[in-house]
Amino acid sequence: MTVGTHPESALREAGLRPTRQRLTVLAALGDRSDSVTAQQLHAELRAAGEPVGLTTVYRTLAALSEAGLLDSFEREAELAYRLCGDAHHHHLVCETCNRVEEIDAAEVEAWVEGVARAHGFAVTGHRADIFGVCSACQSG
Amino acid sequence: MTVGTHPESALREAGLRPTRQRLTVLAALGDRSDSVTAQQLHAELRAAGEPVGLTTVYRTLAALSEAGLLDSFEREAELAYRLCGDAHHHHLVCETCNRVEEIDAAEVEAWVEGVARAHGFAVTGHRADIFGVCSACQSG
DNA sequence: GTTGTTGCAAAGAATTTGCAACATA
DNA sequence: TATGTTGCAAATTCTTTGCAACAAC
Repeated sequence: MTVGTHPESALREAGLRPTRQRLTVLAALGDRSDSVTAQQLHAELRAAGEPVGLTTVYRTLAALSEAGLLDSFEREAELAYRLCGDAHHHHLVCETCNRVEEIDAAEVEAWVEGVARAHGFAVTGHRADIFGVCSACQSG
Repeated sequence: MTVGTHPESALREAGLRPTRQRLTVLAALGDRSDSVTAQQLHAELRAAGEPVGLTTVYRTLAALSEAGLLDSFEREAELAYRLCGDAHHHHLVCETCNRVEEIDAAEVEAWVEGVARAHGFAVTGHRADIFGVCSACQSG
């Protein structure tokens, strides 16, 4: 089940009440394939006439991320978020349009395990992202 | 040639004057194997009786990073830096002591190229880091 | 009714900028 | 001397918190 199809249930399962603001944020995230920061999203919701407070956007993104409904990663020292599926994955990020493609990375998972074992590390997480310019932006 | 052995030359080659402050910053970075933020480093230099302004620490870290002498990555929405060698590499970061080990990652480079090509991306960069708890911190 | 949520205003923290004094070449 | 660098103070920006009104259960 993806977040997009049953946003209310997804919130409920996360122990979060499905308020207007949270549904608005989820809907906005579902409409886009790029990532956004709290500031960006708040400005856009404002512009679209959706009354949601900045504080609420911050708290909502943090809560949804905590619940595993969002992916978060960092862009110039700001946190950016986007909806994510269930499986663990990695990102291909266009630096021009901020669009994010999820990529499967079985190879990377294997690499992570091997390296960590070799160094005696107990793995708690990893990150593997590729940055570049997507084909559309190269043309434009 | 590593930065550690000839800090002055390294600065000069980067088009930066080897000032006392910059040498102090480089020396401090050379003394440690973990990563630091501008705020941290400034506090430590202060405590050590080295008079370097916070603004200068920010500007110096940014300049050195820009020049490729430092690696930068993000820790809880703050930029952290550390000296880096010449080759491209990846990190194994201990979340307890912040120590960073550089790891070779030929596999990852190959993976990056393959994925990017498949998606029509022009690669500008990538990042692959592993987080965990090092063996020393597991014992302690 | 009880408890979680919202949003304003204020506080806090990180970072950047203006600019005059200073150091390096 | 000419130009790059420093550092203070002030301004900016991002984020969090206190708290009273409000919505969901």
